[in-house]
Formats: sequence, structure tokens, C-alpha cells
Amino acid sequence: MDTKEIITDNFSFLFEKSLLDELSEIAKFKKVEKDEYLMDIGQEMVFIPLIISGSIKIFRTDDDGDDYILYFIEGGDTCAMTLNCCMKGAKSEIKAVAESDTELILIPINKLEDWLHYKSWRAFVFGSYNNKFTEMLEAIDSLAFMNMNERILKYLKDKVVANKDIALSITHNIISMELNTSRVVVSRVLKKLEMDGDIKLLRKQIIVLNF
DNA sequence: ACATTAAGTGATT
DNA sequence: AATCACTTAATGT
Repeated sequence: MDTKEIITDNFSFLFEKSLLDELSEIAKFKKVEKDEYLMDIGQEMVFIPLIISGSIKIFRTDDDGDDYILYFIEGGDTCAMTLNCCMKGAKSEIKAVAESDTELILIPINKLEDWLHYKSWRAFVFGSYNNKFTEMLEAIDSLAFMNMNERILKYLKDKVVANKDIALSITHNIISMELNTSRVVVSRVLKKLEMDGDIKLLRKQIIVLNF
């Protein structure tokens, strides 16, 4: 399948014909494997990513190098931080890692402005912005106001959406790293969630029941 | 059979 | 909620 087909197949519901044509000309198709890095702090943003399938997780890193997960981006999504950064040609302030095997297309950042005369592009850009702003607020709530119990449950549910699967292959240790807490705490909280019937625990796997 | 890794738990701060 | 110290269970070689 060539880039043009991929673009028509996946984005014709989003963009008008003429924009699809321009996209096909310019966009680069890319495949990344699970856990592959797409972007790291300080790296210069050259492309706007557009997700076709799979999902990407976005982290904020603090001064000690500890990561906090902010949100997942999924099919049809783009990354609001890229949009934000490329407006000023800045460097990345976040880290992006593939949550699963992911297919995406890359658009050079200067196109962001060039295409603003397309109604569908404007709608897409501002829509994504809005979307991610909301998710950012949720991330703040999660860090500032939610207890561990709620944080972990939100994390699990977001992950189910990102992976389109209620069975998550993940260890307690990885969860603790992504939420920046300790493994022991995660294990205890998960045990409690299991008792409440929200999840089922298996070795290296969690099934989210209450969804 | 042995080592390694994941997960469970009580006690302490 | 975090840390320590220890146990138990599953998995790899």
C-alpha cells in the first residue's frame, strides 16, 4: 500500500480532497515498534505526527529524570505539544514513547501554518488542541488531587482505550515507574481494586473488568 | 535443581 | 504513601 492510499483510507473522513492530495505529496509514512522513542526532551520538533493505528504515550520528565505519564494519543490524534512547539520552532518539552506497535505519518511542521486556509485542517488543529488541553487538565487533577487508587484506575482505563483491549500486559513495576510511585504501593492498590471487582490480576497481566 | 523475576505482605516511618 | 525486609509464586536455563 502506498502513502497515498494509506492517507485516503485513514483521513478522508477528516480532510477535504485537495488537502488529502497535498498530504499524500508530503507526508512520510512511519512504523514504530512498542517502546520505541519518538521524541525526547530537548529534541527539536521537525514533524507533526498523525497517528494511523496503535498509540503513543506522552511523558513529562522532572529535574531528577523521573517520568510522569501525561496522556495517550491514539488513532486520528496528533500531539498538541508538537503543535504548540512548532508555532515557535521550539524544542520538545516532553517525551513520546510508542505504547504499542504504531503506524503514523509525519508532516513537516511548516505545513501547520500553510494549511490553515483549509477549513478541515483548522478544525483538526484546534480540535486536537482542545482535546489535549482537556487531557492535560485531567493529568493535573490526577497528580494534584487524586489519591493513588483513583490515579491507578484512571491510568488503567486510559490504557485500555489506547490499546483497545481490556487485557493489559504490564507489570506492577512498570506501572509504578510510569506513575512515579513505588511498586509496593501499586501492588497494594491493585489488590484492593481486585477485591472491589474492578480488575482481575494475573502474572504480568491485568484485566480491566469494570469499564 | 537452581536462579531470576514478579507479586504479596507486615511493620515502620 | 514510601520504604524495608522478607515470603511466595511463576518462569527461565
